[in-house]
Amino acid sequence: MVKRTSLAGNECPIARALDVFGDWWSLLIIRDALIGRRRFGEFQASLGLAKNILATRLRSLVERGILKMVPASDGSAYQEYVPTPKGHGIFPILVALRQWSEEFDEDPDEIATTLVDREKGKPVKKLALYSQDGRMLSAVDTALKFRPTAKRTRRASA
Amino acid sequence: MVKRTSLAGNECPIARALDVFGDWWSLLIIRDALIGRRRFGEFQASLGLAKNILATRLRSLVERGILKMVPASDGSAYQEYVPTPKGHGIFPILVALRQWSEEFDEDPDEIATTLVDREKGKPVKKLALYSQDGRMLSAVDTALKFRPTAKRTRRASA
DNA sequence: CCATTCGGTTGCATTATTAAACTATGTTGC
DNA sequence: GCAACATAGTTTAATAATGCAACCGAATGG
Repeated sequence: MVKRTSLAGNECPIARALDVFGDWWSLLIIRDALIGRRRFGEFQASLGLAKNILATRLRSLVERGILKMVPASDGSAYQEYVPTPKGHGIFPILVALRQWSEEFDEDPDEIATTLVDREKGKPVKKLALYSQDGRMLSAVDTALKFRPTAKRTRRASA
Repeated sequence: MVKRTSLAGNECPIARALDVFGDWWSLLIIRDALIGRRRFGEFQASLGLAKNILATRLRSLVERGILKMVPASDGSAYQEYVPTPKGHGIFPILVALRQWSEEFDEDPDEIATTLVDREKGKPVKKLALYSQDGRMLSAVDTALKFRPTAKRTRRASA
């Protein structure tokens, strides 16, 4: 009854996303999945989290359509966890998180990797937000507009 | 000793960002702060979280340089929490989360708001990743390159 | 076969979250 | 100036989530 308050059904799309993968480990599991890790043991070794936690997270991510289970690619009887299109859609979020650390981290020397374009090997550009007519937008150039069609549910939120 | 494993000192910039605001509430507090909410009571009313949790989160976000406390703008003796530049830098992450929900949510009708450019009132474009020479990149067009200068710390991670 | 790896589950201790009550200032109406 | 209320928290106690280690069955490897 006093369980962690769910963000599902919230009107804010940010809260809705966090409801799916806003916990301590899910995004890191998704990160691993997007760079090609797919076996239970791979995730566990890479992340160093408890196996029961990993099991519940993987189950949740499969339930919510971020990952899917497929027969192992090496012909063994085991299963693999691979990202769905919905899972691949999380890539820009990971890029945004990465770029924030690259720009604002106190100890950038501790960051081990750079995201580069595979073809040229050069660092990618910063993600940027544009208007439909091509102007680059910062936060103050934007506003939130209420959608008239939205069926209200719980909290106003944003 | 068995406390939640810290992600600080991790080599992965994504993990480092999550160490700062990767919990259940911080990003929502930051979202609120970026749309102009600044008083303790405003956050509490908007988010509906327990006041002790809000207090610890605000303290943490101030410590980590995401928010800063300033005298209240209305001349009262109270304080306000306002985003620092480091806090404003989180905006693209929120946009990425929003756009993911807009694209993949099962119940998009429950989403109350759209992000528009203030000048024209039109929805913003999708965040996109570009190479330095202007090619649009998807996840498979990118790679992770190890930075030779990085001083290794703990886990390989990514 | 037999030992080992893989992919979990179970039980227990610790930590985090929650709601509610309480407190200390600050503000407002009179 | 003072009672009443608002603000911004802290404290307390209950419940839920997390972490760790031990276990377990199926799959694999030799």
